[in-house]
Order: sequence, then structure tokens, then C-alpha cells
Amino acid sequence: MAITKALSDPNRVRILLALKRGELCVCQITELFGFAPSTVSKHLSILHHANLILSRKSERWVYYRLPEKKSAPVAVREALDWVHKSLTKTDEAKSDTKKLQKILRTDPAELCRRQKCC
Amino acid sequence: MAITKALSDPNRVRILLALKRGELCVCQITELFGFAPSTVSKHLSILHHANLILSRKSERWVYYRLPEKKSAPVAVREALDWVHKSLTKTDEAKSDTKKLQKILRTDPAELCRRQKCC
DNA sequence: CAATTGTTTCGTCGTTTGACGAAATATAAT
DNA sequence: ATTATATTTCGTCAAACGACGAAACAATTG
Repeated sequence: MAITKALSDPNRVRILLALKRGELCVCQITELFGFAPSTVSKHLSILHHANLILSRKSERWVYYRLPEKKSAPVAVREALDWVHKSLTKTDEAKSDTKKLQKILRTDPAELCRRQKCC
Repeated sequence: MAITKALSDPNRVRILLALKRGELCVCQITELFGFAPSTVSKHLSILHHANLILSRKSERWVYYRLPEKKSAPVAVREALDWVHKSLTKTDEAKSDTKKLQKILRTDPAELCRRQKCC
């Protein structure tokens, strides 16, 4: 099952939790994780394949977001509800939330530049 | 996360669906799957570790069952609700249900004997 | 239209997973 | 007590997974 497979990796769950605050572009999620962009992209593609997230392209960036409540299939919607209800209280989720606040105050372009070097 | 890892294997989901009709012993699940008993035992242990199933030993057999609604932690209960609500309609789930009916009409001792030879 | 930028795809590599059979364990039957 | 039975644990092996960097791609910028 695509949904359960998608949820089986903790980093993908982190993405779903991070998106609760609103859409994020790939470089923002990359910054949150400290992984290579290609790695993050792969995770996003797996989530997308399971219909757990949607994407849109705007200017230079690709943004990913959670589906609107109504548009998603029941199985997807309820899986997401469960994730957000049950997996939000871990220490990692909390520290991600903090880090996200900083990231959201930074210009995406600046994040991407940082990810190039070193 | 133990729960999401546990749910990521389709055969473990099959076990959770099969248990909806009531507790089953290892040899009954083994018969349903056609896997080696050791394989089934491992799957059961993973589900058990995630608190998605409970076990009890009686006579020669070990029985596994879903937790009673009230006793299970919220995260577990809602994960199980989601599984039973969203993953029951696959073809495999239906064919399992049929096969289970036959298995339940057979004496467990007979099943175990069959699993020994060939 | 050439260069830059953000993201994705592809191939590689070490780790984890899921299958098995053999051996260990625990309980019941003889 | 010994044997038989049901399940679990352990070690092995092939396949799947998650990380990476290099190269490809798509879209803007110069």
C-alpha cells in the first residue's frame, strides 16, 4: 500500500508535520533536514505518489502542500489526520517546529545559495 | 515510529485485517499466508511490539488478537481504525476473508500437521 | 541564446528488511 | 522422563531502501 509505505519513513512523516503550517518549497524542507536536495526530492515524490501531498510550481520554486480536506480521498485524509493527531508530540517534531520558524523568516533564495556551497 | 514501521509491510496489514473476525493462533495465520512459521512469528512480534496486537497462550497454542477498544492507547486504536476502515476493500483482503472461513472450519492441530510435511 | 538557479532523475553504495531453515524453547502427551 | 508439538530465536541471503553526488531538466535572468 502506497500510503503505509510512504508513512514508514520518519523523515517523510516529518515532512507531513512540517507542512501543517502551510506549503513549503523544496529548499525550505531541505534546509530543515540538512539532507541533500536529491534526497528530499525523492521523499517528496514518494509522498506525492501516495497522494499525501500536492505540488505547484511558481517562479523558480516548487511548493508542496497538504491536500485540502475535501479534495483528498477518504483513506488519505484520515491517514493524514492520524499522523497529525498522533505523531506531533515527539521531541523531533517540536524541534522541527522551532527550526521551521527560523527558516520561514529567511528568503528561499538565500537558503538555496547556502545549500550550494560546503 | 513503531506503528508506521509495523504497518508498512502488506502482510502485517493482512494479519490485522484477518484478526478482525477474532483471535487466531500462529498456525492459522501461517496457513492463511503460506509462509514459513518463523516468518509469520516475526511479523507477529513486530505488530506486538507496536502494541497493535495482544497475545495469550493456551494449551499448545499462542493466540493473537486485536486489543479491546478501551485498553489500547489512542494512537494505536486510531491507527487500527484507519486500517480497518481504509484497507479492507482490496482484492487480497477479500480473498483472505474467504480463505479464513475455510481455515476456521479446520482443527488447528490439523493445520500444524500439514505445515510439517512438504 | 547563454548562463544561472531550483529541482528531479539516475547510478552507486552501505544498511535494513523480509524470506527461509536449523536450532532452541516451552508446553503437552506418552 | 522422554517424546512430540507449537512457537520463537538465530544466522543467512537476496531484494528493497535511503543516503549521496553527478548529470539532466525546466524555467528564469542577463
